[in-house]
Amino acid sequence: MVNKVKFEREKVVRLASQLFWEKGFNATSTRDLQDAINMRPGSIYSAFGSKEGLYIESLKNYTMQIEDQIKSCLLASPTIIGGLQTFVENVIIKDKKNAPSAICMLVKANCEFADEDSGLYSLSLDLSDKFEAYLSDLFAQAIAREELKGEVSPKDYARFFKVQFTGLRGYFNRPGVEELAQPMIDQMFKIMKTL
Amino acid sequence: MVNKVKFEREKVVRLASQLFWEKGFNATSTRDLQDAINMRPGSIYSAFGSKEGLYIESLKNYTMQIEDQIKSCLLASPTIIGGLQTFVENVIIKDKKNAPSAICMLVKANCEFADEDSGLYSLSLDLSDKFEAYLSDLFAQAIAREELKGEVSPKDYARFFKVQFTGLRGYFNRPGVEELAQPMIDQMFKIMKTL
DNA sequence: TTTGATTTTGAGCGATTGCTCAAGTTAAAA
DNA sequence: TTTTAACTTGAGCAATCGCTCAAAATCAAA
Repeated sequence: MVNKVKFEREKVVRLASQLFWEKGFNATSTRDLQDAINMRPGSIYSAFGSKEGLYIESLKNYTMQIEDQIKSCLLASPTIIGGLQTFVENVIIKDKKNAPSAICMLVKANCEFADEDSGLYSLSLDLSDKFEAYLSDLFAQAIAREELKGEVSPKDYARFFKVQFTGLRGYFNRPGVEELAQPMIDQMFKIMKTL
Repeated sequence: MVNKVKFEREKVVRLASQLFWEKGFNATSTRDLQDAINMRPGSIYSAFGSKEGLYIESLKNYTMQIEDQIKSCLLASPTIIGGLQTFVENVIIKDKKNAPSAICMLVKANCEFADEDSGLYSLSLDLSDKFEAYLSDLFAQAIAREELKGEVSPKDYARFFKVQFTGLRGYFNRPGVEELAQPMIDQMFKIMKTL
C-alpha cells in the first residue's frame, strides 16, 4: 500500500446517519451529504458506491448505536426492566433536544420506502427483526429473573414494547407535550408488568 | 362564466391522495401525479397552485375520509368503544390489502417533514390535533354512556388510543404478521377498559 | 529523492425535477 | 352563427439531482 484513506469511516457514517435520520433518504441531496461529512463526490462514491450505499451503512450504524445505548442502560441498572425504562426515558425525554428526530430512523425508513421490492425497504425490515429478536432475548432474561410473569412469551413482550415505544415516539414528535412523556412511559411499564 | 372546469375536484384529490399516501411527498413526481389524476401541468397548477397545494388538499381529504370511516363504524355499532374497535380492525386487518400503506398518511407526513418551520409539518400537526380532539369528544361520550370508567380524562383516552393505533399500524406495515393483528387489537381495547 | 499506486478533488454530464406559458380547445352568452 | 372568457394542452425552461472521471495531491516503498 502506498497511501491510506484519510477520513475516519465510522465518524463519517455517524455524520451521514444524523442527516439521513433528520431529513430522510429522498430529501437528503448528495450536496447536503458532501457538506455534512466534508467529502467530495469522488471520495464518497469510491468509499460507499452510491448514495444508497452510504444510507445502508448509516442505517446499520444507527441500529447498532441503539443497541449500544440499551446495553449501557442495562449495565447501569440492577434490573432488565429498569434498564429498559431508563433507555425509553433517555430516548423520549433526555435526548429529545439533541436528536435529529423524535422518531426512530428505522420507522422513518419503513415509512419512506413504500416499494416492497426495494432493497431499502427489506433492509428496514431486516434490521427491525434483529432489534425485535434482541428485545426478545432481554425479555427472556427478565422472565428468568422473575422480573416479569412468564405467562406471556418473550416475543409477545418484545412486540408490545415495540408498539408502545414506536407509538410514544411518534406522539412526542411535536412541541408542547413534553410534560406528558414521563406519565405515559410510567403507564407503559405499569401495563407491561400486568400482561 | 363561459366555460367550466371539466375535472371532478373531489375525485382528483382522492386519486392524488392515494399516490401521496403510498409514496410520500418527495418521492412523488409531478409526472407521476399527471398520470394518476389524468391532468396536464397547466390544469394542475391552475387548480391547485403547486405540488404542495395539491398535497395539502390531499392530506385534508385523507383526514376527512378517516373521520367519515369512524362515523360509519359508530352508526353500525351499539357502543362507541365497539364502533372504535371495528374501525381499528377495519383499518389494520380488512383494508390492509387495498390501502396504499398500512401507515397513517398523517404519520407519514409527520415523519417526512423534518423542518419545523415547514408549512407541511405544521399542517400535519394541525390535522393530528383536530383528530385527537375528535377522539376526545368520542371518549367523553363513551364515559357519559358509562362504557368507560371516568377516572381517566377523555383527552388521556384519546392520547392512549392514538399511541396504540399508530404503534400497531407501524408494526403491521410488513408482510407475515397478519395473524397477530386481532389478538393485539383485542389486547389494546382490553387494556383501555382497565385504565 | 524518486517512484508510482492510491486517494482526493471538483468541474461538469445526462437525467429528472417543479413549473410556465403561448397556443389550442371548449361552450355559455350575445 | 359569432364572440370571448375560461379551460386544457404539452413543449420546454431553469434548477437540481445522482454521479463520473481526468487531473492534482498524497505518502509508503525503493
